[in-house]
Amino acid sequence: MTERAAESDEVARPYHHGQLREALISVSLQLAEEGGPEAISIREAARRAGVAANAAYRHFEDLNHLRGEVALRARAQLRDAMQAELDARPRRRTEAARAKEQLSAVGRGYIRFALQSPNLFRSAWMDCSMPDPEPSAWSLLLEALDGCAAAGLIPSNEREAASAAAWSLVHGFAELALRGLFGPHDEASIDRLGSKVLALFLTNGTTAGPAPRRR
Amino acid sequence: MTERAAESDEVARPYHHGQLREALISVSLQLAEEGGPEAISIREAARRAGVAANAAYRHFEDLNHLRGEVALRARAQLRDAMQAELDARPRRRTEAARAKEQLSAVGRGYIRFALQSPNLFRSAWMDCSMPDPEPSAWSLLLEALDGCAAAGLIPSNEREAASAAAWSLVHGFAELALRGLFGPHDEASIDRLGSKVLALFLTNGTTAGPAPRRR
DNA sequence: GCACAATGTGGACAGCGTCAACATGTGGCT
DNA sequence: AGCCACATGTTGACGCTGTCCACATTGTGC
Repeated sequence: MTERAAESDEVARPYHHGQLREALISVSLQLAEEGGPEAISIREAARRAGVAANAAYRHFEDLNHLRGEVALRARAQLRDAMQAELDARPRRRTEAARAKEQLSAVGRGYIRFALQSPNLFRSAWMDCSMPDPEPSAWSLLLEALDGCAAAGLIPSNEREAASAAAWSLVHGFAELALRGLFGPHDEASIDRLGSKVLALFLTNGTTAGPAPRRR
Repeated sequence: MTERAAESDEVARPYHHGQLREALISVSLQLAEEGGPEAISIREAARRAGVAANAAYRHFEDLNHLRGEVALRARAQLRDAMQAELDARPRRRTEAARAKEQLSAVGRGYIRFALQSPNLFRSAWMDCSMPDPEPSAWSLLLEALDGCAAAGLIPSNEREAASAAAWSLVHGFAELALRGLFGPHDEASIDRLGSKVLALFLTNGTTAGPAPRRR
């Protein structure tokens, strides 16, 4: 069969596929998007990539390693969503207002991504053993916190705790909202609640700053 | 085989087991404890209960319903851990200090349970479709927040956001710590970080209160 | 005592992850 | 060019899983 059936209307799949690893990851990402993290399966991924199931084992040690790779992609999408929110944020005059807006935008991006792509969001935390390429979702958040610290919104001796708190707050809110534990809210009202929670954190974090201007 | 081997040294299992549903749940809880939520399996549970796999289907519609029941038990244990922390908390003089201590104890209980029984904690959130019997973990937290509101630590118009924030903070911290995302910390230092985060939240919530004494 | 409902058993099927053996295309060496 | 080693893909098998079906057994209401 060295002679390829060039006149077939099907796109002739090359001898060795060539991009199988990449194809398996992206197809698995789709699976995760459609059915959540548990929907990822070596056999189904291989099927969709048009290849025998065991071919996958030439590229991934086992299912968990494939999952890890998918988690990485999902986190990258999360990071992009956060970055988009950063890019779209209104510009503020004072350094403090700017820092707050930055932190708020990061949080908004995180929460909105979780609510708009719940399956991907859940998949993002399947396996955290692989380091994200920079800038990671966390680095965006830490950067925003750096801004707040520089603006004097966070006492420097509480930096570590403040980072952990901001991160926890945003992640926890996303998780709980996703599970519907905040009660039967529609999407818009959850978004509003999220903004309020973020505002609460930011207002409280501003004991050192000037009285916050309620816009 | 209607004649039972009564003289066998094995304890003769009765004809119909009698408590199979209960046995399956508690055995599945053990499975979850040992290997996390995914370790729960109808066949293994039935095996450990000394019964054929399909017997389980007389008591649970499918695997997910069994899982839901296990999640309920896990949440009950979480609640007990929180209650224990509440019972052990030091008594304060002023209403405000009491309210803060109560909220802090609830948060501590939550976080410590998550860190000490990670598999159970993860199992607790497998399926939130069944309502918990009162007092639930949440009701403990909401009660504590009521106390804070009554003590004037939370502006009443921010009650909903404050609840969501407290809940998110505690849950998020537990999740992230569990995944080791706060870096390579030993258990004690994570516990310290958790306390700091809680303190930060409480201090910020206490703009009306006296300066917090660092112990 | 007898029919019926509740409960437990056994066998089967498809799907899964994974292993071992084999086939095929690719690149490097002489 | 020819050849050989290696990387990659295929086939078949094994044991595990959830779940369906038909059947056996036990407890209960008349």
